[in-house]
Amino acid sequence: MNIFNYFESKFKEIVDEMRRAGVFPETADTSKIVFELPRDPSHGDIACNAAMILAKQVKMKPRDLARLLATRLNSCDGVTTVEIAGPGFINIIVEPRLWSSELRAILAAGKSYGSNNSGAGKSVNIEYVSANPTGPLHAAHARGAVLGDALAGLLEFSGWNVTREYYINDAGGQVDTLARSVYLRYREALGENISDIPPGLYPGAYLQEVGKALAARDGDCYLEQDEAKWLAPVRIFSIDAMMSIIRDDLLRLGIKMDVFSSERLLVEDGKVQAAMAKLHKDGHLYRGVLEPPKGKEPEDWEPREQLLFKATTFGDEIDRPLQKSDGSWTYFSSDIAYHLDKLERTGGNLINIFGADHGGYVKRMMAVVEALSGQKDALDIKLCQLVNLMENGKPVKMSKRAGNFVTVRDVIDTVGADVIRFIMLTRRSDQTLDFDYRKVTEQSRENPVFYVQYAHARCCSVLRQAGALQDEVCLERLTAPAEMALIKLLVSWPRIVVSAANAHEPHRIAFYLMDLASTFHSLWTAGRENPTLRFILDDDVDLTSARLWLVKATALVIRSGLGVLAIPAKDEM
RNA sequence: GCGCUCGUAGCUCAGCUGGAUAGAGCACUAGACUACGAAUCUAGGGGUCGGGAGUUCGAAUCUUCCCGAGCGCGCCA
Repeated sequence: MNIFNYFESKFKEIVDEMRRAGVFPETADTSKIVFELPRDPSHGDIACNAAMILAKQVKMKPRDLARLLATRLNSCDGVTTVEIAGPGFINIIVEPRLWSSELRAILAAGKSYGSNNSGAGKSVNIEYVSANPTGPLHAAHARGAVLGDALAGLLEFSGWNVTREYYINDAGGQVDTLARSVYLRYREALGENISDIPPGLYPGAYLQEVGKALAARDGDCYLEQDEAKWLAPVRIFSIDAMMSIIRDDLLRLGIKMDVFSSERLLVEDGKVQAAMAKLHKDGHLYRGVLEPPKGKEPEDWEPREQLLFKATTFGDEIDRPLQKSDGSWTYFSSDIAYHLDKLERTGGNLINIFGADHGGYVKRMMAVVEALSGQKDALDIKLCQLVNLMENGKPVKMSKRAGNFVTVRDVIDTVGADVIRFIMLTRRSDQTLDFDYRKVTEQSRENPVFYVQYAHARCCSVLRQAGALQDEVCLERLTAPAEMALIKLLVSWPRIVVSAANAHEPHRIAFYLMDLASTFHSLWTAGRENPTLRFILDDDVDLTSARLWLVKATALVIRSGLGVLAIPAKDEM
C-alpha cells in the first residue's frame, strides 16, 4: 500500500472513532485534509493539515486538536514520532522500513508504477488539433496537438478509456476556397500559365502536387465545366489530399487519432436539424434580434431577426445565432450537432483543446453542452496559448499571406518529435511559449529533454557496470539525505500522476521529470565528491546492492514518466 | 466599451486547486574531472508575488476595484 494511502486510511479510522465518541460531529468535512511530503525536511517525513481544517468544525483550537490527533497517529504501526508545528501542522517521522517498502513497490510494479485506476474505465473523449483541412499543420498547431495527446496518455495511465478525436471542418467556405485554389493548380498542371495567385485563394506551393494528382487521376474533364459542376468533386479530392498530409504530420509527431469526424457528414446526415430539434424541445431556442456589440459598432450592422440559442441562460454574455442570412447553418450550429454526437457516444466527459484565438468561443460551447447534457461539467475546454518560434533568441518571421509559414514537418525535421513533445509541455498551457529551435538541440541543461534522457542513460550506465542485480537486498541501508530525497521524490510519482490527470495538466509530468533528473544528477555528483556515496562500492556488497536497486527504480520512474508523454527513454546518449 | 487568458528574482518560468521561511533554470561570482558518463554538480547574492481593499488560524492562490499585456467580440471556421 502506498504510504500516503496508508496514513489516509489510518486517519479515517481515527475520525470514525472520534465521531462515535461524539468528539467530532457527524457532518465533519474531511475532504480538504491531505498527507503530503513537506518541502522542508525538518518538518518530518509526512505532514498533515487536519487540525487546521477541522478546528472550526470541531470547535477546538488547532494546536489542541493537533495534540489529540497526534497521540492517535503516534500509535500507528511504522510511526517513529509525531510533532506539532506552526499553527497546527502534524509532522510525522516514520521508520525507514516504510520508505524501503515503497521502493520495493516501485520495483515490483516496474514501468506501470504510477498508473492508477482513478478513471475506473470510464470513457473520455479528447478532441484536439482539428485544424482546417486547407494545408499542412503549421508549427503553432504542434502545441495543441502535443497537449491533447499527452493528456490522452496521462488519462489512459489513470484508468480512463480515452478516445482521441479530430474534427474535420470540411463544410464551410474555407474548403470551397481550397477547391478553387487546387483547381487553379490543376489548370497549371495541364500546361496553363496561371501567373500570380489571385487574392483570396491559398497560395501555398504544396497545392501544386495536389493539382498534378488531380490532373493525373481525372484528366482534363473539368477544364470546360462550370464551377458548379467541378467544385464538389475537386473539393472532395482536395480535402482527402489535405487530410492525408495532416495525418502524416501527426504520425510523425507520434499522434494517432482514433476517430476523424467530418462536419460535412454531420450536416448531410441531418444531425444539425436533430440537435436543433432537441434544443427547441427543451425551450432553448427563439427567434429574435441581437443588440450590436457596445463600443465597437460594425459599419455594416443591420438589426436582423434570426434563430438564436439562449446561451445567456447558461452564463454566456449574449444569445448566439445559429443560421446565416442565407439560411444555412453557422459553424456554431454544426459544432452543436457534433458535441451532441460526442455526448451520445461517450455519455459525457468531453475535453476540447482550443487555440487561444478561440477563447471567445468557450462560453457558448460550455453553455450549449450544459443545455444538451444537463450537466455542468460534461465539457472541459483547455485553451492553449501561442507559440513564438525563435531562432537564437530572434523571432522567426512568418507571413501567412505569402504562404511561407513554418510547418510542423519543418520543425520535426530540425529538432525531432521527442524534443517537440517535451518542450511544448515545459509551460502551463495557458502561458505563451517561446520555442527556440536552436537552443533545444543543444546537449546541455538548456535542453530539458536531453537533461532527462541523460539521467536515464546514466542510470543504465551504472547498471551496466554493475552487472546482475542481487535479489535479496536490505534497502534499509539507504539512509543518506541525498538518497532519501530521491526516494521520496520517486514515491510521490503516483500522486503527481493523479493530480495532473485530475487537473488535466500534463505539463506537471514534464516538470516532475526535470525535478527527478536533477535530484538524480545531484546524487550522482555527491558520489564524486564523497566516495562513500558512490553507487558501486568495492568494500560493501550489500549497500551497493541497495543503491543499485535505487538506481533501477529511478530509471523505471523516468521511463514511466516519459512513457506517459509518449517519449522513448534512451539507454545511451 | 464588454468578455476571456495572464502579470511571481535582471531574463525565462514552476508553485501539487488555501498551508509553514515563495522555488528552479539562465545570467553573474566562487568552486568540483587520476573518477559509476563533468553532456554533470556544489555554494553565494538577487522578491512590496503588478497595486489597493476584503474573506480567515493562514492568500501568489479565493472575492472586488484599479494599472498593464495578449486574444476575441452577428451571417469566418
